[in-house]
Amino acid sequence: VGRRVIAHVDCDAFYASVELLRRPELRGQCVIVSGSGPRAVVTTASYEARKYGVHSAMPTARALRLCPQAVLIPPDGAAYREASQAVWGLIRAELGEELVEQVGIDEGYVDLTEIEMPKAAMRKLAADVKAATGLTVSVGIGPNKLVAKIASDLEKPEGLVALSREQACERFAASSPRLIPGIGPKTAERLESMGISTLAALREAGEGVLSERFGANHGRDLYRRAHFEHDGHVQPVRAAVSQSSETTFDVDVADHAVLEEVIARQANGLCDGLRRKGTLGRTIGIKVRLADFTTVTRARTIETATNHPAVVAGVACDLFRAYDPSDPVRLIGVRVAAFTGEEEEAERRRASASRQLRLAV
DNA sequence: TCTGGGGTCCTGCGGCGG
DNA sequence: TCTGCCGCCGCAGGACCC
Repeated sequence: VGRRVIAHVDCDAFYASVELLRRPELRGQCVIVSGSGPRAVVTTASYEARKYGVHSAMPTARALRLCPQAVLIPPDGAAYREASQAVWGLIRAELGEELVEQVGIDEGYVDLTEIEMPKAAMRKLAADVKAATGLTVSVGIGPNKLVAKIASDLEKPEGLVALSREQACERFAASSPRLIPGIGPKTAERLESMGISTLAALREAGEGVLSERFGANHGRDLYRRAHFEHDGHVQPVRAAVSQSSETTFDVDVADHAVLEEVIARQANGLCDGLRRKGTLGRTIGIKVRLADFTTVTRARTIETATNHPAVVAGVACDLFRAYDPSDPVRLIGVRVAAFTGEEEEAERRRASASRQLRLAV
């Protein structure tokens, strides 16, 4: 396990930036990409809007109170996927697809270990992406994914920051543990209750104490992350694990017949996607969120993988009837997982059939 | 003022088969 | 034949990320 050089590439305010390409007259204004319903939240805010305290995941109603002059743009997933392909296609072409791992629509990692003058290479890459697509990226370079990711965030937009592990330790000693990806609100709160509110304190806590409180795996992970150690490698191809479709209603819905119609519609859309990819799933699940925000999931694994809308909708409605919530429903969703390809599934069925035969004999 | 939609991964538990 | 152990799978929930 030699020394590695990893870059994290992150598109700046991605959805908002894609919208500005189509509507350059909005440049310099507060732009918020978001649905417009009463329960919508902000997907992306332009840097101008962020100055007013608007950020992703904030309820749109609140964002508009903070920044009433903002222009609201409804999300256009197809446009963002297309822009993402342009950016990441170029990055793969320039650096070699075996060195690039895309995670999510607008970011990814590059293994620069074997590349000479990594910083210069990434400076060129950022310029090429901007020239070809009009979109800007920020880049972080470090000895592992964790440091690279934090570095890419430091000088957004259009940043390019290289950091060693030691520099990261020193620079962020007084920072909140929340700086570290993977330490979210719950973990931060637990740490706070232990008197740990900085990364230096997290390091000083020691692995033993953390493992006691968080379990061996999570504890060790927290301790290592506090030292900016991370051994995850760049994985060029990552197969999808599940696909889902969910809807939050503007007003909670109590009528189960209506909910089953929505389930059927979601199953249709999901199966369209699965068929385009030639994928089948064996596990079908539902998600139900009630008015008080309690969220329940139910799942069933069926004998034969499927991408038939009637089968998916049938199982999903079955699960819903078994759950039979008496309270109004805020969100309903359908999920398909445990994927196999079409030919794999045929093989699985042959194996299963011969097992049955042996048992029968 | 409430809290989207798309995901991933982990944990704990219970059933089951060898 | 019974029992215990172990590993795997499926399920539910939770935390987290963009």
